[in-house]
Amino acid sequence: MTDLDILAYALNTLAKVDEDDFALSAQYWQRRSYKKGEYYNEYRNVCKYLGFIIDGVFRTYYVDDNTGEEKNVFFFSKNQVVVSFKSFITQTPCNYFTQSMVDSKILYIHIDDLNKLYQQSHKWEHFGRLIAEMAFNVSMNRTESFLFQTPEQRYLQLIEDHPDIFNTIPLYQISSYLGIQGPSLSRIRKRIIGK
Amino acid sequence: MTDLDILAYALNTLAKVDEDDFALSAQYWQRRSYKKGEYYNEYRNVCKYLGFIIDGVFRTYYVDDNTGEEKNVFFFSKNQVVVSFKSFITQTPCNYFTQSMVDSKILYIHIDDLNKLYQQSHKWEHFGRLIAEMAFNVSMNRTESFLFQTPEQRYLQLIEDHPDIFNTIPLYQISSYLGIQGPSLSRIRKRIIGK
DNA sequence: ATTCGATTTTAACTTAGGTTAAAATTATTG
DNA sequence: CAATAATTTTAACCTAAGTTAAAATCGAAT
Repeated sequence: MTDLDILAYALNTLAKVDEDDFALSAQYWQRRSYKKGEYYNEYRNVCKYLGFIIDGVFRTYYVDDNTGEEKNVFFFSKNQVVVSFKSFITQTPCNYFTQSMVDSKILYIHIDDLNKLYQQSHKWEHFGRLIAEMAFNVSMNRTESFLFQTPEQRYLQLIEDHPDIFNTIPLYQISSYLGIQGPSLSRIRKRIIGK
Repeated sequence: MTDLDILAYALNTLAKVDEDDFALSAQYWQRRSYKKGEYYNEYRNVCKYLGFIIDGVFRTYYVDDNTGEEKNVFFFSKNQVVVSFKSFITQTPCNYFTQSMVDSKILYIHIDDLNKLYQQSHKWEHFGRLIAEMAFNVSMNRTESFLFQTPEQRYLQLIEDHPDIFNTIPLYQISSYLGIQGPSLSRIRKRIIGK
């Protein structure tokens, strides 16, 4: 399967984008590779692209004004969209950095081209809605995890949801994602072993 | 101004729904009043309506399986949409209760009618996308507040964003929304006075 | 295999929220 | 206005995360 086939399949699953619909978009998709550490989008830049991860992992993080500490907001991995949702959706400057955590490969489309597709076809407008809905679900799951779960529960949940990530990225990135400090994650891990 | 005028104005501001667009929808909007404590949507029900609050306040809350404790996820107030986003968007059973916290009055539209509008008009499909985007922003702000702010900072932020709510609803509802216990909010309030 | 750097854990101490129950305050209503 | 209910604060004690720095471990590269 080519990269475009993988994408076409994913879009069909996600938004019932069929062959003809996808054909409309084929000219717009571009390919790019990221070395570990390279940025998909940076602070204060408007996110103009919607990416689809062929391979790799990205993180979106916020830099605390006071402490300079980095806090991971989202992880994105293989066969998922990578985008700075709010910035992309509203075309306003981004508060975050989105960075490749390993060597990665994506297909991406420019917002202007996506808007052309929205104009051209109801199906693509529908896709646009689904992107926003997906963004919502991702954020909502995160909100719920903070509101309903302890850090320990969030950690166990993350293992369940993304066992893959743990082989790839360092634990201090995980603790940042969980909203706790490194030593706290160590203590949690120690506690869990005893269970 | 009639209720419908208020709604038309809000939709125009939100999604550039003009007079003709709105006229398409006019037949579908219905009116309803809620006594304090009545439910907009209950746990396990699919949320089939999108509401617009003419007057009043609603809360969406989750009941903890283990403790039976209620945790407030969202507040909705005057001139805002009230809806159980995820359930409405995906038409799946809701994990939450959405309840009127004071006597309230809304206009609402059925999902089937909204879908008719999506079919009929690009502008309404656009509106559908904006609803999802708005849902995302609401949730994202909430995620960020948990990830970047202490309970004290969240409390101060809520005062700034919704000074109105504090006259209307009890503090224990606020503490639930902030993700802390009653006594903690009391301590925070005491701490703040000394500043 | 050894060294250097990165990552993870540990330790010791501090801070703040959780828990439970009682007291104080505020609202409501007969 | 008194009584009752609802809400908020306080107290006392517990638990877990924050903080800082040092130690231990792991990995990559020479």
